Amino acid sequence: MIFKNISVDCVIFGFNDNKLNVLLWQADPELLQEFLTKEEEYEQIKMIIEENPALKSDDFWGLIGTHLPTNEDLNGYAKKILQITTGLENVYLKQVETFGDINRVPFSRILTVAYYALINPDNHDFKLSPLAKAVKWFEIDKLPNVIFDVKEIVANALKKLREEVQYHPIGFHLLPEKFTLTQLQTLYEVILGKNLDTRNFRKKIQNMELLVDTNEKQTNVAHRAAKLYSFDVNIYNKLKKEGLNFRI
Amino acid sequence: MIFKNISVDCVIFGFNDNKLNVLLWQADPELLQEFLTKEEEYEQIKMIIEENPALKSDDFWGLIGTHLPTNEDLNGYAKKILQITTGLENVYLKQVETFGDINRVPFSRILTVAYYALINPDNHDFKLSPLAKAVKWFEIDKLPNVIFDVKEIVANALKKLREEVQYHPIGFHLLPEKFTLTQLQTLYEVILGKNLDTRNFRKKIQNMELLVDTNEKQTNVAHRAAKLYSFDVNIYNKLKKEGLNFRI
DNA sequence: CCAAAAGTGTTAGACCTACACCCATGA
DNA sequence: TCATGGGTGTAGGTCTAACACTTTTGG
Repeated sequence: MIFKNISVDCVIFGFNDNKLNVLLWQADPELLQEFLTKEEEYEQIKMIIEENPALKSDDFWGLIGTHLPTNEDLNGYAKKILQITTGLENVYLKQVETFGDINRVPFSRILTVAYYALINPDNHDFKLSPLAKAVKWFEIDKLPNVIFDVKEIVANALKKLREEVQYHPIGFHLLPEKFTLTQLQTLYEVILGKNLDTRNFRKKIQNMELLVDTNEKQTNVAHRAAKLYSFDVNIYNKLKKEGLNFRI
Repeated sequence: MIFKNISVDCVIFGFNDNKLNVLLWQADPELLQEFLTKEEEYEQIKMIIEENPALKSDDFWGLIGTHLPTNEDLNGYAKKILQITTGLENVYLKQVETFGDINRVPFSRILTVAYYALINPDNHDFKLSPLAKAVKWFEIDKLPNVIFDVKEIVANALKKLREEVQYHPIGFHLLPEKFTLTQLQTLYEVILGKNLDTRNFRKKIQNMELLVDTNEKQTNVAHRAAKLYSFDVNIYNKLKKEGLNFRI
């Protein structure tokens, strides 16, 4: 059984090509139906889909998510959605906010509990999602046509990410395991939407003692090869708990 | 009509007697019924009450809130609950998190969208609430017996308040319109759970230029009378938007 | 040898911490 | 005149902001 009036949606952030991106999909109603309703009625969702042509259109995109099953914990189900769609466990996931205006979804009343996730796109194969007609990355400031209030949800998730990143060392989840300082700096630049001074940035990061020199370097680059770093899990956990000042 | 599976609850914080307190109530099932169900079924709520003796007990307390009506915006309804119970509009109110574990409420599946509110108890008359058998302030670390997962909700709201207060000038909502620097310092001390250095605290606050000297003083105190301050709404709004560093 | 990005140090000012005494008031 | 809490300044250390040139690599 599912709750007709509650959905769980994930704003999945990824950092590709030096841009901050969001993963959106077009769910396939028939596959969705199969996934959701082995045991029960599908009428409400069908109605929503019938009433909102955008849901069937190839021009409109939505957040990855579904209605909440009655026998699933809320947070646990958000995690499950991510596992199914990205193929990965242990993704950084955080509840953003619950959206519940009366008219946010036409022709029906649905509350959406929104989450954001940070993933490193290198590690994921999005072809995996068994429920999607299409799945695609979009630059955060070049969203396509979206259904319902997805723009607002993404905007609020981004706002939350921006706040979070200033006080907790979560940006790293968006990077590959080994990364250069320039990548890290660019990541913070796109999240915060401003340019940072390279020398000051490096000093600040290195004072945190969060980074571990892997003794490796980039290869096949047409310029001086940058050192690759990973980060220290112990210090990461400490900073995550205590907070840090990353107002840069 | 109400949603049987969604409730909206407020963790109302107040600062009295130099303590941080939470307002809890014992709802009166019959009055609640009247308030909620002019038009509709009450069966589910009745069932919940029947199945959970704590709800009728005089020993157990709950968060102020009710089920969400189908014709109310989520955030708007939280505001309305506050208006009804505190008699005041324009209370500082913020969504905390949605709680949705399967077993958080025995014998039924209810998601709770939790909010926290900051009020200045001087301004409120809690006798007003038309739905309560009893309403009472409890010190944050001396909660009574509570129903369901109220302890966890309060703990998370407090955690959020603690974070928030470090980066936004929201503490002022807990104080009377005119307050002394010592009151302000004590407020931060109880929220953050640590002692602060008076001289450094005052310097920091005064550098923000948020405070306005009212040119008034305490009266009838058996010691040097403290100056009374209020705060500057323009600077408040600016700091609220831009954030501030209040890690003290 | 050229283009492209990596990498590095210093200085001036702001901010933070730690710390101890006198002041004003009512009882 | 006493008890109580209000109110203040300084020095040393740390953090921040601004700023330009040399190094390494592949093509």
